[in-house]
Amino acid sequence: MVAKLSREVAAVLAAEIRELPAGHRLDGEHTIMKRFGVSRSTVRAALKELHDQYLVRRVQGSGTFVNRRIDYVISRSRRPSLHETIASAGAKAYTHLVEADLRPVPEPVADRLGLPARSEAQRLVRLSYIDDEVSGYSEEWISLDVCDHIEVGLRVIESLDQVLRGRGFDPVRAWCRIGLDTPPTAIGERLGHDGPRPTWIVESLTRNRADSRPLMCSTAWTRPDLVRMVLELEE
Amino acid sequence: MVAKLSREVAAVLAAEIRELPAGHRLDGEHTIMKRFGVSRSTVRAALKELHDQYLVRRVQGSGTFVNRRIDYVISRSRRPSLHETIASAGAKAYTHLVEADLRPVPEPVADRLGLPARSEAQRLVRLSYIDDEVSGYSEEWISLDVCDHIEVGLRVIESLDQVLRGRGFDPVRAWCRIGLDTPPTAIGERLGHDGPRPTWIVESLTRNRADSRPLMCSTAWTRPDLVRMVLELEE
DNA sequence: GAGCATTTGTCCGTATGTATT
DNA sequence: CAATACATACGGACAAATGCT
Repeated sequence: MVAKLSREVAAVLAAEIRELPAGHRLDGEHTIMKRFGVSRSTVRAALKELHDQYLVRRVQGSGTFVNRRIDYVISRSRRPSLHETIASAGAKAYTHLVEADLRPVPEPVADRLGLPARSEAQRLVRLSYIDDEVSGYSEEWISLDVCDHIEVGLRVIESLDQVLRGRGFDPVRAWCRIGLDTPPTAIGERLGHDGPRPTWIVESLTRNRADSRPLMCSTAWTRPDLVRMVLELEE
Repeated sequence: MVAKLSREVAAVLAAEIRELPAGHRLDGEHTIMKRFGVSRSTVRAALKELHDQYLVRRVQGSGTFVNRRIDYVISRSRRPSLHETIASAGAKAYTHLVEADLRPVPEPVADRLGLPARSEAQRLVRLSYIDDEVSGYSEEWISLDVCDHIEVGLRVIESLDQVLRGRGFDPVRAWCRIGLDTPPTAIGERLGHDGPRPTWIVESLTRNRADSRPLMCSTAWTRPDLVRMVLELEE
């Protein structure tokens, strides 16, 4: 064997994909088989490779489609929320409120929000969508001092950032930690993963610009095949 | 089909792996086949899954081994270089100087280092190793004002941070950008990837603490299966 | 160095399941 | 319901790397 067949097929397809618009449907496995004169398993190995590189999205019963990630830069100075970033990239962005309740804050959250241990705060669980595809799962904690029944505004406005702004705050990112980990299976399933896969995790604390008051503490899991995250530590 | 066979096998093996020490050799594919009563392709699918989760490392002709990633936290306040982080995690860390020369700086580097366009600077290309495994590829630019023939010290000390320190500087991370991308094929090959795979890329600028003088500008590619990066944006 | 057994890597063909259209 | 397309699983063959004799 001179070269790996499946890689050769993958390389040719990858080059073609670069010239195609996002969402374009590729040929079926059977067509690619005949085109390159290889077996179906080889074609599938090639497509798996492209999938691992986030170049294609595959849907059973439907086909294989060109995938494009959305760039999302996190830094202290950049204001836009992920929601706004998606929208300005020309994709459909919305969130779905899964849970909203009052409950005792876990210890690390209490520390960050500056709340006494075992006190209660508002907790929101939301799913983010990009073009009707689940892209993220987030849990957000907001102290009662800041505002209550924040979920009411959320059902209309979608972006927490905007809701807070509407209530007279100027939220800025005070602390943030980003990594790539495998989420708990419960969350992985919500994200549409058919198995544990490396996923972006962003923990962050938002403060009010004027008085440095803690506004919100959140943990967000985001699919790396849909979002290309960049974290910038500025001078 | 009630459940995905390969996932079931993967789940059982993953649980066992958590109890095993790093580097431990797993059973061969044939043994696992017999144990679960499944075909080899199913076993291989399961092991591929574990590999995608960075849980195992597979070596042709040798076996499948338990893999552990090294945690590396990047933030402004944390001083340790990756080299020191690896060493303090109990692994063998060293670098290999691949190239060292003087050449005109590319424009973005000149901007960051505060050098006039088309001026010359020292350029180092190094490969990092963790336990004799290639873990990273980096290109570093150091202006001639700071010091010359830095490669001489490097052959002995390994860590650029330490070399600069030995010359009276106190290097601090001034600017940094981290992302996950597929490296150019030339670099991917150096990293031992058999194909394009998502890889950490860290661009950074180091300054001297006392006078804020730019010391070094670097671009580093790091294998995510060996290093679990976390970037922290501090308050 | 040569030879051999072991182990993983690649590829093929086939059959069947499952989701979409 | 039928056709299409991707998903999973089986078994077999050979290639390539490793480790040991």
